Amino acid sequence: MANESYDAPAREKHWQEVWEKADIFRASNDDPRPKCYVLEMFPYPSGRIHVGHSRNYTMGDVFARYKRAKGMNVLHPMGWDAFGMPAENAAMENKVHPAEWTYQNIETMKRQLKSMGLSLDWSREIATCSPDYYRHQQKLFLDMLKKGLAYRKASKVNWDPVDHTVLANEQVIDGRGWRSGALVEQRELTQWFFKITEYADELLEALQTLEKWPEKVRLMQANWIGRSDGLLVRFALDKETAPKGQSEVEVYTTRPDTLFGAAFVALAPDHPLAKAASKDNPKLAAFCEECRHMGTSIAELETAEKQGFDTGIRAVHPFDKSWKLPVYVANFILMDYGTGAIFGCPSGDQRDLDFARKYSLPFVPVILPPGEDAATFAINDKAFDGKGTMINSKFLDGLDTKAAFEETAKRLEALKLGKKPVGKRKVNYRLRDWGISRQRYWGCPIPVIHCKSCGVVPVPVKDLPVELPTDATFDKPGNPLDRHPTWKHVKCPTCGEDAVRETDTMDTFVDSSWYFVRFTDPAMPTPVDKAAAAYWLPVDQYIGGIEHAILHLLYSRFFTRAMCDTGHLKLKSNVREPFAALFTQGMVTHETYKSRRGGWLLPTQVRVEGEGDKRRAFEASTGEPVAIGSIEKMSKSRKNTIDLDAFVSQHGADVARWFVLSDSPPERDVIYTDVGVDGARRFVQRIWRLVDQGAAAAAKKGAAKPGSFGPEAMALRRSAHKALDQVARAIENLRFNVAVAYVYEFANVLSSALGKTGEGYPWALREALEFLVQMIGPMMPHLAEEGWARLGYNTLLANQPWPEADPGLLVDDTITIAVQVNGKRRDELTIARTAGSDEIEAAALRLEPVQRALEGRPVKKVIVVPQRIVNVVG
RNA sequence: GCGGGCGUGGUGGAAUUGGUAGACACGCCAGAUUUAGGUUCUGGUGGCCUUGGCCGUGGGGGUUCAAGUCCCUCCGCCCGCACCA
Repeated sequence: MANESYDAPAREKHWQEVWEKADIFRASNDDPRPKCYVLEMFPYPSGRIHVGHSRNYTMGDVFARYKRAKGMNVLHPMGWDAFGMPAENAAMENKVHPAEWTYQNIETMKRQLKSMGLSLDWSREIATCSPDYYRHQQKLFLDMLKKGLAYRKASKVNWDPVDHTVLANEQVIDGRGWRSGALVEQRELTQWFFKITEYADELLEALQTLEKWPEKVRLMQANWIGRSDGLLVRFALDKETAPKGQSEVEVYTTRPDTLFGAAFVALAPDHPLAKAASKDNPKLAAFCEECRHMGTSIAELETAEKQGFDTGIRAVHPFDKSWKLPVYVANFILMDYGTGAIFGCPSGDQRDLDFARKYSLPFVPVILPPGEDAATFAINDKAFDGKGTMINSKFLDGLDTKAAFEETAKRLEALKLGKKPVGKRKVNYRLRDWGISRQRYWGCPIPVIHCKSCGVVPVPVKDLPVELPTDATFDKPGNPLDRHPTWKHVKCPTCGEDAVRETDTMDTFVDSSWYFVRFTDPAMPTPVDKAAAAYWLPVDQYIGGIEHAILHLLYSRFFTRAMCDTGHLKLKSNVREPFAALFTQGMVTHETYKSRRGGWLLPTQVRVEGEGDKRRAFEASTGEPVAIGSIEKMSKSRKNTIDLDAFVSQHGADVARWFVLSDSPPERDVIYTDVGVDGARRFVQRIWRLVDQGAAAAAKKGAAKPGSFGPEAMALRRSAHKALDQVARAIENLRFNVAVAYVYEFANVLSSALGKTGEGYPWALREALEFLVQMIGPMMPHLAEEGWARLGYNTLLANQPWPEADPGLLVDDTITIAVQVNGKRRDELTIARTAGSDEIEAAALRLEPVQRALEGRPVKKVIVVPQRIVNVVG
C-alpha cells in the first residue's frame, strides 16, 4: 500500500471528466459575487501545443482557480486567433483549404488544452475565422468608417512582383521577398487605415493609469507613440536659387532655441521641393533615386554614413534676411515624420554635426553647457544637446534653454511670411495610422463595395456578414479573392449598377483587438452586450508574451476607445482601458539539435550522453553524431519542442504544470530539462504518499476540534497556517516559483510530522493535510482532487473556498532576532514577541558572544528594532 | 547611439523592500533500507583558516548603528527602438 504509486495520467482524465460533467467553470454574467476576468492571450491554431505554450495557460489557470477559491465570479475563457498566413501557406503547399486546416488544428489543440485540466469556460469559445465572429467585426468597421476612424489613403508597400503580394518589412530580406527571392519593389497602393493617431495623446496619457502593467511595456508604448513638442517653421527661399513655383520650405523642430546655430536645411528625398529641384538637375534626381532604393540591408551599412546633396537652393534665416542657408537633400530625413524637412544645428545635434563636418559647413555653438566658460568653449567632435545658457544668439543670449524655446516660439508666431505666421507650435507623434489592408484570402473581408458612380459604398448592415467564398483557389500566388470568378462582382447597394467588392481583408491584429470584449457575451446578435461588457471589463489579469508589448496591446487599447466612441461599449470606468493588469511571462527554452545533414532534430530523435563538457548527442535512429546547439525558446521552426500529448501521457498534466511554475520566476525564461521534470514528477508522488499515509493517521473527518493543543500540535498548526498565507500571497502576486518553494517547505514539515503524537495532534494533522491539498489546488488541480477524495470528501475541491488562515497562528509567541555588535552578527536571541526595547537590550547585553565581541569597550549605544534586530555599538 | 533591465553558492533561484544573505529545489558528499524495476529515508553542503574567527551578493568608492537592497563610478550580459528633426 505504502509504495503504491499514483497513476497521474489515468486519474487526471477521471477528474477532467468529473469537472466537465459538473460544468463548474461556466461563468455567469449575473452573479452577486465580485467579478474577476482572467485572460491569457489566445493562441493561433498553428498545429499542436507544446510544453512551451503550456506555461502561459498554466499561469492564468493558477490565478483563475485561486480567485475562484477566494469567492470571486471568475471569467476564464478561451478562443482562437484563427485567421492568418500560415493557413494560407498550408493551402498552397498541401492543397488543403485554410478553413479545414484551421479547424483541424483547433480540434487538436482544444483536446490538448483540455488534457491540461484548465478551468476554462468552453461555452464561450470563439474562433475569429467564424462568420459568427467576423460579421460583428465588419459591423465595427462600418461604424468606424461612419465616424471617420477608418479611411483610405495611398501608401507605399513592399511589393513582391513574383508572388503578387505585399510583404511586411520582416519579410523583406536583403531587398528580396522571403518566399520568392524576387527583388522587392516599392509600390503605391490605396489601402485602408484606422485612425489610431486620433487617440495618440490619450493612449499616451492613460499609460500612467496602468499601474499594474510592467514599467517596461508602458515605456515601450510611450516610445512607440513618441510625442514631441515642437514648432513648424517656414523658411523663405532665396528667389534667385528657388525652383519655379517654389517660394518656401516648412521644417519641423523640437529645438527652435537653437535657430541661431543653424547651418543648413535638409529635405527628405521624396520632399516636393526636392522633386521640383530634381527636374532640371539630373545629378540630384539620381541621388534621390539612389536614396529611395536604399533597402533594408543597405540602410544598415549606410547608418554611419550621412549623405547629402546640395540642391543649390538657399533658404533665408527667419531672423536675418541676409543669412542664407544651403538646402540639401539628405538620406537620413524621413518624409513620414514632421514635414520631411529640418534645419540642422551642428553644435546641438550629433547627426547634424557629422553632416556639417562632411560638407564643410560653418557653424557656431549656441548653447553653453553649465560650468563651461563662454570664452573657451568650443565644439569639436561632440555636439552638445543638453540644457544650458544661450550664446551667439542675439536676443536669446543669456536665456536658459527653455526660456529661449518660448521666446523663439513667441517671436516666430508673431513674424509673418506672406500673410501667415512663420512659426506655429505643433505636437508631433511618431505613431502612424494603422494600415489594415491585406491582399489575402484568410482574413476578415472589408465590407465595402466600389462603384464607378457612387465611389466607396459601405455594405448595408442587413447584408452582413460578407462571407469568404469557400471555393477559392490557392494554386498560385496573389489574392484568391481578387481572382475569384464571381465573388467580387455585385450590384452597387446605392445605385444598383455593376460594382465590385473590396477584395482586401483585414490585418489579423484587428481580430485580436476586441476578442476580450466578445468573450463577455459571445452569443450576442450585436457585436457587444453593453451590460455584459460593462460588468466584466476591464480584464483583471491579462497574461501573455512580451512580444506583444507594443502592437497587440496598443491596438486593443485603441479599439476599446474606438468602440466606446462608436457606441458599442460603455465602460463603468472613465479610464477606457481594456486590461487593468498585465503580466508578461517568460518562455520555456530548450537546447537545439542539428543533424549532420544540417536539419533540426526533435529532442525525441536525439540521444544525449555524458555530462558537462562531455555531453554528446547522437541521432537515435542512426547513431550519427548530432551538434548540440544553443538554448532557444521552444519553437516549431527549430524543432526544440516537447509535445504536450507525449508529456501528459507519460508524466501527467500536473507534472507539466508544476514544472513550468517551479524554480524560474514567471517573468523569466525557464529551461526545459529532464532533471527538472524528474523533480516535479517525484514531488507529485511525494505529495500523494504524504496525503495517503497521513489520511490514515489523521483524525476522522468531522471529528470535533479539540479544546486545546499540545506544543507539537501547535507547532504544526502554525506551520500550516503560515504556509497557507504565504502561498496565497505568492499566487496573488503571480510569484509562482515562490509559492512552489513554500509548498515544498511545508511538505518537509509534514513529512516529519506524520509520526508525531500529542494532545490534539490527529486533528492538527488533518487540518495540515487539508491545507496542503488546498494550497496545491490551483497549481496541481488533479492531484489536489485526488487528495481531497482520499481525505474522505465526496465534494469537489475545485468548488471549495480557500481556507482562511488564523491570524493568531501566523505570529509566534517567541521570536528569534539577530544580535549584532557594530553591525556584525554575533549571536541570536529568542525572546517573547511582545518584549519591549529595554528588555531586549538587557537580554542582548547579557549574551556571552556580545561581551566577547565588545572586548571590554564601553557600549556607546544600542539600536533595538523590536521583532527585527539588535545592534550594539561599542 | 538612445532607452530599459539584470549581475547573489557548482546550478535554478529566495531574502518580509535598509534589519540573521544563500529559503526552496537541483547537484554533490556520507550513511541507512532496497538493491530487476525513473526508489525511498536520514545527515551534511558559500569560501578560507586546526570549532573561534576571517572573508563573502560583478569591481571600486560613498551614505548609515546597519547595504544584496540607497547614491556615485567602472566592468560585463540581456532586451527594446533604431537616422524622429
